[in-house]
Amino acid sequence: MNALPGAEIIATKPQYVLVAQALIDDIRRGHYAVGALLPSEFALCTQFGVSRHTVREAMRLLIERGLVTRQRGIGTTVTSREQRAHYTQSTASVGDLPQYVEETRLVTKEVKDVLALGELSELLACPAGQRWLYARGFRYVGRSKDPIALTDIYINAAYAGIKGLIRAPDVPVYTLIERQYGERVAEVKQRIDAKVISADEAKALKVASGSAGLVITRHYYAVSGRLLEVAVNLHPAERFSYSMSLRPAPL
Amino acid sequence: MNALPGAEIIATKPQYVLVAQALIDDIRRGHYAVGALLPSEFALCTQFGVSRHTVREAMRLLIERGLVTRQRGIGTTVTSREQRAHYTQSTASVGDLPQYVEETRLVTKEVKDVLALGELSELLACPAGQRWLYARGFRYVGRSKDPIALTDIYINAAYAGIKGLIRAPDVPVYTLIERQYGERVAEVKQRIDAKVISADEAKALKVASGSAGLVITRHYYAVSGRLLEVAVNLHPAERFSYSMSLRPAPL
DNA sequence: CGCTATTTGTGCGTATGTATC
DNA sequence: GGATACATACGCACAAATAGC
Repeated sequence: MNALPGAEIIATKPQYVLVAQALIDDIRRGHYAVGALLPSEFALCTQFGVSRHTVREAMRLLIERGLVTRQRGIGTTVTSREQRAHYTQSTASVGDLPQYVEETRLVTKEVKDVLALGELSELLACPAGQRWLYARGFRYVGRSKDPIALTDIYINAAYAGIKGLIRAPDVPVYTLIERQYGERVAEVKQRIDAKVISADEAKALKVASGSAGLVITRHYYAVSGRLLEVAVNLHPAERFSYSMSLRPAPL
Repeated sequence: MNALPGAEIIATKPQYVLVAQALIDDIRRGHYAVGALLPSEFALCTQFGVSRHTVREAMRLLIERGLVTRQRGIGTTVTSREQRAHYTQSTASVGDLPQYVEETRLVTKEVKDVLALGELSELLACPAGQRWLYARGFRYVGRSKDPIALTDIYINAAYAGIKGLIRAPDVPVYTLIERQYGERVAEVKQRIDAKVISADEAKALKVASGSAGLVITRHYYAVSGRLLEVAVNLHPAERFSYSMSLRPAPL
């Protein structure tokens, strides 16, 4: 603000930012592979010559960027090398998905087993021919008769035991998996696209054919990195918008 | 996991979560008004009988939810009572907007003054008739000839001095304001919608008329809570998708 | 203008709790 | 049970930004 014109601002970064940068760099260079564990906090303390507190601050930055997940008793797992897909992305932390789900009702119309072939195997990031549990339904909010979303859910066959519970879930589907199998969701990768709603979908959603829709695709991962569930939600533009609050991040 | 069937899990929440809940509750009830300062960390320590460390952990949760912004030397300002707009929202923190902007180029086609009337005054959350600086342009990535976005930018008249710099900005527009006026961006509220691209827009963006587009609207706020800038980006669905990484949050 | 008080940011040390192996 | 690793929580000190005198 009061800097002299032309004066160079010497932005000495905090130590925890420097540590984070070094680790991010190592991950990007493949020094720590995706799925591998980072050194423990204690090890990083001695490696960088900083306190544990500083290492933990650095870890926060990696977590916020969706590069790692942590679990007590286990360690810090690298989950992404660098998520710079497509042209943009903004890593976000948090996301109280439960709140969203709690305020809406999922009504399942169909549940069956499917084989992942072609595009589907791509969506599910699995070899073609693998079996998944599939459910289609609508999501309603309050007592409204018009759904706010047409939902397709794919569940890893390893957790197909929740099949009977999907019909009328009063909790998010991923919590069914958590309860039944004790496999906790550590990370959710979400992608938002726009598309023109097809005739079939328009009819089901009770909107005009040719109108716009927001497609939100969520991949749910366990701490192990295993893909538990994929949900594809098609929201009519008139009934849905997605808002969030961002803040500037260090680093 | 090893819990006995039917055993009740006594989920004792950490103290910092309890403190955060109490504060969130106070904010929601209007005990702390939007724009007002929360008590200082030290005051909260004595109030809740916890250490400063615990208070700061609680503050992190409020920040993540976009409820407050903090500034050293000043304090903690309430920026939102509870942003439960529409049907869904997922408060997100972070968002390295700079990265996005750095990888793209904004080419401005038009810069002029406008009066906020009707819908525009609503978008800008200001009284009708107020003056704003307006710019329209295209955003390109790399050397591609097809733009990835049609951008409308509105700048608070108080910062209209950057008018000459908008033509060919090599940095995000909001950093122009930061540099020129020393007014830092503390929070960005972002909303994502889908819409069918109009004929005019389609022509400008070089896409088929009637195709889908993603509309990303960003409101930039200063620490004072003042609205600095509003940007509306229309992205063709074929050239753009928005992805992020979420993680489960406490509380 | 400099000085001081206030407030948040950074960083250290230590201890204990809890989950995993 | 014991070892390891992250989570929570206390304490302290100093730096940096701000506001007011």
